[in-house]
Amino acid sequence: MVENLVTWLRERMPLNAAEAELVRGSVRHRRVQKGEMLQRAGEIATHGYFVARGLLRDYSIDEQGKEHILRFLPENWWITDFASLRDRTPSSRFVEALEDSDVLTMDYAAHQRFMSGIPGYSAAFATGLLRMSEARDRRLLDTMSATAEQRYLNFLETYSSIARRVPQHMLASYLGMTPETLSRTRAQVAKRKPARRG
Amino acid sequence: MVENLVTWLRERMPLNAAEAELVRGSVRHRRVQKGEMLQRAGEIATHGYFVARGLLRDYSIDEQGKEHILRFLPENWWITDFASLRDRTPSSRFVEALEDSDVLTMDYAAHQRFMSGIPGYSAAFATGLLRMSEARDRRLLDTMSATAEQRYLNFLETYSSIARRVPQHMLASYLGMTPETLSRTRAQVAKRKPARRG
DNA sequence: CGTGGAGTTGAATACGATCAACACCGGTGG
DNA sequence: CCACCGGTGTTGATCGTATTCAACTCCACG
Repeated sequence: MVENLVTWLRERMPLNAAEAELVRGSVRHRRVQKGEMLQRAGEIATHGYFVARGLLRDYSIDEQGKEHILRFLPENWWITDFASLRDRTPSSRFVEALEDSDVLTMDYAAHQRFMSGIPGYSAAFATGLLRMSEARDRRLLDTMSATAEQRYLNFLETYSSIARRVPQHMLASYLGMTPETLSRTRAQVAKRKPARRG
Repeated sequence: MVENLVTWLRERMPLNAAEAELVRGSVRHRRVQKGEMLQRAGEIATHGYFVARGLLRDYSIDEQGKEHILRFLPENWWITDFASLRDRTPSSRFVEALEDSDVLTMDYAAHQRFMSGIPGYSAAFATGLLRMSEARDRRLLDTMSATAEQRYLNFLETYSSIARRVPQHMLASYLGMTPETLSRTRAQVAKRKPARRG
């Protein structure tokens, strides 16, 4: 499993043997099963996670007790609450496995070792953050300007594989609508575009 | 004006004389007046901008021709479309001065010189991106879970100084509601909380 | 003056939320 | 084998928040 991460890193920066060894020595493999929590709001985050296999979700609960899913995390994605890790403040997010998954866990010290010990890591890290930031902007615009149906169709276009792996009510939560609205939206779309099976 | 930037950088990373000189030699001062555009959607971004004085807005226009303001940029904020700068792809955003402003312009090569030539720059850059990313998440949650009135009150609490500097219909655009709705919301709030003048 | 942008207010409308009932499925245990 | 259960998704009726369209006021600025 650790090799998944080494490979992922090598696609983004050169990594000599010693550096790869530093990576291998800095992460731990952890198997989690469906429904298991990796992080809870209110607790201080201890690790960042790289999803080697499986699927996680990152969500928060608002004052009215409603869940809002911020991201789904399939293979080869990171989920790290840097604010909590860095400042040792309680996290505001929950991280839960939606499928049996293999995650690689990494603490903040490891991140710092990579930042100083692996040339190219900090630049690649910055690039990753930029892309995430751009994705956030797109999602914000989408949320502000599109109707429920448009948001659903946009999601299908961009993340169709994820749409097939998550329960519908969680997709609704991600899309910022109720399960009922998503159900009705899907029915309408299906009525217009004759059903197509895969 | 350039000293504003040097000061800003020195609050985030050590900067020796030679490095400060590198900074001074890499940015250009540009005075823009209210209403002037620094960047247009469809054009390839040529520079990033640091606002030394004044106020800018960063917005995009959707398929229905509606403006959506993503951020307001007061003193000491950066606005850079890295995706456009890096990949030389057309930008999707407009940047306009809302007040007469002094901006420092910096091209991508300068950014790269700082990345490699100033130890601590890339780490500080990553930190800045992280904070931005966290702010985006908060805003997304806010947009998804709060009513128009709550979003307005949240904005006042967090950015009251900006609320006083921008026209109300632009604030509405930022908050994701129509100018009419914001007007009514304000009226309601004022009715409940007896008017307080500053 | 008078013109146009900004903001307010009103009435009608639309979209999605809410509340509720029900169908369906998979698993569990009698 | 069947009864029961919880979780998931569908469908209907009603409600509420914000949008839309429109008219009007108020200024700032020519």
